[in-house]
Amino acid sequence: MVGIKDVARQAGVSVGTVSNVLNRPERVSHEIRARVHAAIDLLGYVRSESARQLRAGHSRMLGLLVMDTGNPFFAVLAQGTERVAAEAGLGVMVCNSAESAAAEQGYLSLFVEQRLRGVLFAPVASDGEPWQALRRANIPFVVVDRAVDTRTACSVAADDVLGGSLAGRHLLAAGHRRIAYVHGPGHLQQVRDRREGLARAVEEAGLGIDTIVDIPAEKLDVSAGRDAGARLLGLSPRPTAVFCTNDLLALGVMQTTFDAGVRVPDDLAVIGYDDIEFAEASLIPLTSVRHPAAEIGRLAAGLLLQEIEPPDPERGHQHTGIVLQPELVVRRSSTPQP
Amino acid sequence: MVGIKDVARQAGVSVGTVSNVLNRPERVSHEIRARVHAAIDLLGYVRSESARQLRAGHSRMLGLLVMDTGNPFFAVLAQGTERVAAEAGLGVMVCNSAESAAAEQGYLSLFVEQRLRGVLFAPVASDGEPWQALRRANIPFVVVDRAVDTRTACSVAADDVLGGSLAGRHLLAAGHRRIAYVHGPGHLQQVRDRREGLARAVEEAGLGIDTIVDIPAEKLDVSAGRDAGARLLGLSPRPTAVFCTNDLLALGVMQTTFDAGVRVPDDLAVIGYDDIEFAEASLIPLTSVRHPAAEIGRLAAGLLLQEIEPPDPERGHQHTGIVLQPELVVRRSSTPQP
DNA sequence: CGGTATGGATGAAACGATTCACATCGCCGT
DNA sequence: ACGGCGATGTGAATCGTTTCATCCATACCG
Repeated sequence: MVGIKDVARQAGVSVGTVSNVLNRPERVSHEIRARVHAAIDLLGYVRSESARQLRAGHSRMLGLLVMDTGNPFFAVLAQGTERVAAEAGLGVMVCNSAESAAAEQGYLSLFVEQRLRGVLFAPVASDGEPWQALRRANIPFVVVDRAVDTRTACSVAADDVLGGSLAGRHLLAAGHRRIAYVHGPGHLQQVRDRREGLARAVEEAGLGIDTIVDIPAEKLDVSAGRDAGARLLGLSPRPTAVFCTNDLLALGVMQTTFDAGVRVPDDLAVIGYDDIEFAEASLIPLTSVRHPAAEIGRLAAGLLLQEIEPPDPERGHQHTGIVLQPELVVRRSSTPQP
Repeated sequence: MVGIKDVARQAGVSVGTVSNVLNRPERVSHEIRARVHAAIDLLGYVRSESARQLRAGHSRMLGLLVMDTGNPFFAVLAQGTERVAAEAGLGVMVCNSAESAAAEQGYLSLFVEQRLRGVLFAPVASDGEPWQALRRANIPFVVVDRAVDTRTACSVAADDVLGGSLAGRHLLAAGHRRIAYVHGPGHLQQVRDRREGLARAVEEAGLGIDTIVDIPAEKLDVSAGRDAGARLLGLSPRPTAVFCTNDLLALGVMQTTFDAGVRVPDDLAVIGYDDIEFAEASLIPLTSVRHPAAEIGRLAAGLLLQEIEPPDPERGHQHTGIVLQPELVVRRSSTPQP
């Protein structure tokens, strides 16, 4: 494999000069610059990132650790961070913890071994300090899709409790008095917060807590939603509305109930969460709480870049917690036609 | 940052021994092994991947370059390769060429700079040799989701022409005589092959080529599908069936037409391609040609691993081209209820 | 003409691991 | 007692960059 030394020999200059041509071209005379570039083209030389990293002490990559790469919500979030990172000349390595705390730790150690420049991650576990490995290694990180104490770290999240309330108020205002909450694993903060919001809305309305019927689902995907939908159909009295922890569940629920001849929204109003593209694309467009994925990704990447190199070096870095406001997007699945 | 030297000093051994503990523990006595591990824990030592890479000459990562990370088809494919790679102790770096040949080249050079161990990629451009950079750098690669000459490289693809034919025959057997083909950008091989299959089915049936009505779409996503659906509605006479290059387009088409009161499948039969999860999850489940994403991902990763280290070193490596058979998955969107 | 900036180029040290030729030691068989 | 052997440990060389102290002309100033 051809290295910088070969280029130097070919161009008849020293290795230091070649390095300068690559990194600080303005310091090198035109003529030599041309000679070096010619040599590079001739030999097909490509810089070795690993050697650069070794010298620099860290790589030129960010890590992004999400809970489900199959969920379009995270795909969009990833695209947001990728764009910002690319502008700063950084690459992004996206990994899938698949909602497993063990996998999460595995990837975090991988990130440390790789000496990533920074990490964005959506923690699975709700307790403990999953980011300890990063802390020890002095790798800047931003918590994504979950708010944490600003003494701990930067974070970018949306207000899930508010989101739950928006959904709840909407359903209650439409007269629903028996609302199912289809939810994923309870160890996820999001799952609990959204329920909490729903409960508050119920309380605001002066209704009893038994207005809410919990329907647990194994995972946060469509097939778990279908399953939950089947269980919902068996309930009696049947809820007249259902709020789901995310859109994938909602799409699954809607499909099962639709199949069974239940009319949506007339017999059953359905609300999802995240507002992924497929929510809008459903034949009965799904009412959803918009969770600004791309923006979370962009802002988080921005905070991370700031933490990596503070614009105002003397003041150092101050952790920031950004909380975005979710927004209810009302569509057909929750609003009977006149 | 603590390095192997610090560990060696702390444990009172040489650096070589620490390296042995890490890489060939069986060569080291129990006692020393324990001392070294104690030192590692005490100091919080973490191996530097970049240093290992520099020495080894290549990284322990594979690259996966796909055309749209937002398309669940590729998300599933990626999960397939990730599993196989993980078993071999390799990580995967997933990148998004976004159907742009320029971005594709950009990522390929990135891969070369990183000295990735191997690369899987779904080429955007249909002509030329997009993999030249990899060739020059001697990085093994497998072409994914597109068949190429086995003298050139390994590849894993599905037979898109056959897939198109399956869709076509299905529609023709149901009596459709005017079939729209909603397709993405024509520079993609898949787009052309699937149409070719449809055309063959039409020919087999002894019908004229004007049985097919082309409806171009800008991209291969839902919103382009909606747009195409609107144009389809304006056609007269209106096709009675529509075949789409992928499921995202089909979902978009189906939504627009459904909205306009066109009954699917009675007034308009719809077939997609890929059979992503959302095809099955649609309220009117979408008939689709199953494109085995996970399997493509797994097999391609397998071939790549073989190319990286041939099981039978004396025989060297022989490029292999795997072509999988697609399968028609008939659902409600193409079959009127009795 | 001596002194001194200045712009360009140099080459050695350092980054942190792996590897390999070599050293050491105890033990066995003759 | 000695050569040989296996098991264990050592430390220097190496990978390909970047960086920095240094050096060399050349031009400029007084």
